[in-house]
Amino acid sequence: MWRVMVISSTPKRFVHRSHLQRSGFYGFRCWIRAFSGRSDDYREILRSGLRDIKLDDAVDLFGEMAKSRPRPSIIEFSKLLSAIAKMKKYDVVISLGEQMQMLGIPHDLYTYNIFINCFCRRSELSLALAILGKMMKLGFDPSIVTLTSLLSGYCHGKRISDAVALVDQMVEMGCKPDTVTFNTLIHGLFLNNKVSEAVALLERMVLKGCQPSLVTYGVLVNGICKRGHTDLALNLLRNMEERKIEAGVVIYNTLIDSLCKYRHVDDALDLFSEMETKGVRPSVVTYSTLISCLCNYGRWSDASRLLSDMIERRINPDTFTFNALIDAFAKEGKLLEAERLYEEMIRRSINPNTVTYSSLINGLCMHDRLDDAIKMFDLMVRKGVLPDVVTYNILINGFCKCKKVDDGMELFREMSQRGLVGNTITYNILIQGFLQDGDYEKAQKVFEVMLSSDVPPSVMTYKILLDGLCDIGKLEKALVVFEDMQKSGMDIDITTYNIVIHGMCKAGHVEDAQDLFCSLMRKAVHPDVVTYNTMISGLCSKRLLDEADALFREMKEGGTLPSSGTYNPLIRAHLKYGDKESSAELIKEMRSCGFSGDASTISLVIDLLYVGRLDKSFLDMLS
DNA sequence: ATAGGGTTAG
Repeated sequence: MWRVMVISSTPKRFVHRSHLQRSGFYGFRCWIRAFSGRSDDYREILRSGLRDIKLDDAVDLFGEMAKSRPRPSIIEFSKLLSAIAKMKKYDVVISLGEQMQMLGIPHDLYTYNIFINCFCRRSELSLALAILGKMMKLGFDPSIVTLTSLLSGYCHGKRISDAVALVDQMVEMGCKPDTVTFNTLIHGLFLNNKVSEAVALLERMVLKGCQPSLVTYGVLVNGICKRGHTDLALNLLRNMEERKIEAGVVIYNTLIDSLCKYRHVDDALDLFSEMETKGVRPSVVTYSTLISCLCNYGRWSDASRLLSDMIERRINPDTFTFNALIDAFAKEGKLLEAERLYEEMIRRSINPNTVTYSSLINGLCMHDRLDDAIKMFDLMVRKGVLPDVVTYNILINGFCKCKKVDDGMELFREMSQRGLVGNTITYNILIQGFLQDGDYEKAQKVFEVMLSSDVPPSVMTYKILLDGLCDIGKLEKALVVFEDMQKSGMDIDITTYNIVIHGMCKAGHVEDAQDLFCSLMRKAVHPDVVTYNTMISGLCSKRLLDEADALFREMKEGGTLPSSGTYNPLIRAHLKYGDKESSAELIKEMRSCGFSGDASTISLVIDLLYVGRLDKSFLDMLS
């Protein structure tokens, strides 16, 4: 069965036969070495560990072992096979297994497990199951390792229900799943976004008397948080408390990070104090996460309080902590402080890394200091810190923002010469740069290079193309891109529709915009405040005041809160084409919502005041 | 099992 199976499987495996044949040559080399008096005993190599062994040497070693008499034990063979499996050379392992079979070396539970694992990794589940059948016939009971291998096979083959069933079966058979089993299955569930199934699985296992390890809880909490279900993860924390399992610092860190990411900063701070009361000591990660979050929300004094707190408790700030601070300060335009922090880092012998410099360069670019950004880039190179794609993207974007797109392109070439490959964002930046420069041909060219280099365009790429084309008045071309996008089956979100609707209105095709707007309902895409604002100002530009008013009412009835950008165009239209009374009412409503007249509304009112069509009370009402 | 930098409509 073994032979039939191996021969009937993919021809790719024969590639590795030649590998085995070559081992004859290497074997010869060993002979020569033996004559020259050097001892190359396979036992010595096995004992000294196979961690860093090269594939060729491992195959060579196998040849030695096969020839050696008395024959090495099966344990020694399985050590070698598992080392090759760790290199992910599953074909070679399977090939060697076949060799052993032909040489009459019988397999044992361990080697069978290795083969099952290899077949599973190669998504050849049926072959894995065939081996399972064979080994059971020979009287080897599958161990937990065997079952966990199969489990990962099911998970990678997207056969999630089979995977869950297998674990249940294991429990029925009296085989307690261990941490690896749990983690494998939970990982598989997450790969398929089955968040609640993952939680349910753990609960069921607990009921059946299994005790998941802290790492398993950690894997679960992390996966749930990464998918945005922080509330579910918090429930899990409470469940752990009920079961008197103390969540470790890692679990708290994960939850705190998730709360921060989803803007629940104060909940994150509450959880931080809660972990203290529970006796879990925060780590540098806890502090770095919170400090970064607080800085990003502009809560500088809270952040600095935490920083002194951690230093006082001798939890030393590390590169992450400093990078979080430097990044936030640089973005805020506090570049002096950012550079002072950089110096402080060096004073404390914490090495600035690529991220540190990238943040500094980004801050300088954001605040129109391109020359200083270039200097910083040169400094990092001089210090031996290698720029990566992100660093280049930041600087290329800096060039584009300063209308030096050709220089940005030059930098892109330089980065390619240094062996770095541009990614989607790199191309997005360049395409946007050329479009904003009004150079449609070059933008088109970059887009073509992107496609031919197999860099996948993202929704963002299309949005940039759409926006850029609409902006330079090439609505027709934009609509072609829009069609391509629809055909490609991408998720087209409301922001994309907003760009197209805006483009149509700008080109004076307000009716087309209205049609597209109406089609949103059929596609179950909800217009947002920007959609309404764009449509309302489009209608206003065509003097369609009644329709604009109707849409304004529809918007409020549908629960979309108007913004300053809703009121101002509407007020201007009423001032120009409508009556004073409704203008005054709109202004009152806007003021009661906390908005005020923008620059163009105020300048319009001043103009109308000047020609005597309005009185001064309007100007007072506006702000 | 946890934390950091880049493109983003009116």
